[in-house]
Amino acid sequence: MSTSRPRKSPKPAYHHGDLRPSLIQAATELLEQEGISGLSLRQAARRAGVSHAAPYRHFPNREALLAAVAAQGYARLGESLRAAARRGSREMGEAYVRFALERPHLYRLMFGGMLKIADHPELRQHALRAYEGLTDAFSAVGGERRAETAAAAWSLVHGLASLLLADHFPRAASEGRSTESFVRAVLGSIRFAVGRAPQSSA
Amino acid sequence: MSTSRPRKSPKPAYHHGDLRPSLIQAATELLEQEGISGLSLRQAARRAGVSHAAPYRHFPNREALLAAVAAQGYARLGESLRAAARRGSREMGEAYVRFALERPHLYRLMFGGMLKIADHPELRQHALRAYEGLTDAFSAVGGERRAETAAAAWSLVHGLASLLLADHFPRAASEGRSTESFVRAVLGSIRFAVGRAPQSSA
DNA sequence: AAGCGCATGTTGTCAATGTATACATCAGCC
DNA sequence: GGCTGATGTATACATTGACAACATGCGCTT
Repeated sequence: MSTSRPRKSPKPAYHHGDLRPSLIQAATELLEQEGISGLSLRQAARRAGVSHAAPYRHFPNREALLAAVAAQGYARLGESLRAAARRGSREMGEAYVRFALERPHLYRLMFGGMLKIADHPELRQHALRAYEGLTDAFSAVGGERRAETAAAAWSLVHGLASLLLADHFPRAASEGRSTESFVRAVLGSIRFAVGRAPQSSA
Repeated sequence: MSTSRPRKSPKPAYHHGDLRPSLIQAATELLEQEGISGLSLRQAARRAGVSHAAPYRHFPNREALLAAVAAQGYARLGESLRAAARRGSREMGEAYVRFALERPHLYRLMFGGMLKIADHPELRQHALRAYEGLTDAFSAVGGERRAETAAAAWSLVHGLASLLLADHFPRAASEGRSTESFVRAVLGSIRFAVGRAPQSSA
């Protein structure tokens, strides 16, 4: 699992050869292990086996590296949502929350607001695409109000994921019931105004 | 508006005399002006007119100062919510979003997840109290499911505020319509499952 | 095949920051 | 009057983001 360029000789190649993706990978791992504040350019460089200034050949600053990691996160979120969408919009909501709970640090990086989305075009691109997955699933629901309905749905799942991550539902989530069932109950307590409710249970 | 202890003589008093609240105040101002990353212990100390190590007499580390600022934020949020609650739950939702949009950095500090709420008892205290404002307003709504309904309501308004702050609704919010009306439309597109819907419009 | 240019890495450096330790000052109590 | 603890200062250190000057070597041109 070496991160250096495919190269047989043990001589430490002066040029890494594949540094940009290696840095993103290293940063992603560091993010999961150390959290956002523990994710430094220099640590990522160390982990990729290059000098502390090498990353600046690929990213103008630390924020740009974070943005690349976040963009990859949006891509993965989008895939998860599209995969779950085939099983219904409720499944999609649960998949969304699950994604956040399984990768807390990544999710915080994506939505914590420390990245100004307007400053990173690729970020916006991937984020919009992930959002489209949600919008599509609500095409059938709120005719004229499709946009608002989709926004409400996204707000709901994002808010729930975010508050769960921040540990803002201490009793409710842990008092004898699993987080999963709590999520289902919360999502199930909502109806959308226009069109038939996508959820089926009471 | 000197931040030093009430003292007539121009001699620079060795002891500040009221440092802890002064630091919180300085930090709050810095937060609004520079954002979270620009809020350093040393800057806060400078602004309060003390040496850079002085804050450690009142806060064990930087995070503790941030927690104190956030706790004060929860207190203010709670007040806003309780004030708005008298005019209906819909007003409360709008007040919540307004609070976030008016103090973006403070709100990010409170809910961005960089503060582990379990590590700061006072934080948990104030946060719970703010949440109670929301819960109370939904007592009438979902009998057995009161908790879930309140959680859904909080998730909705928090998610909406958070996504708006992160600029995730670029077109929807700005395309000819005001943010306020967008917020109203989104909040209005939701019904709560049990009991009468608190909102009145279609 | 020679050599040259530019992308990519390295070394060295700087200022800012969080944090720890030892010391200074002052208020209140004996 | 002097001690003691709380509060602030001075100093020191490691880490970090960022920049500049220099090194390397891939690949293209000739």
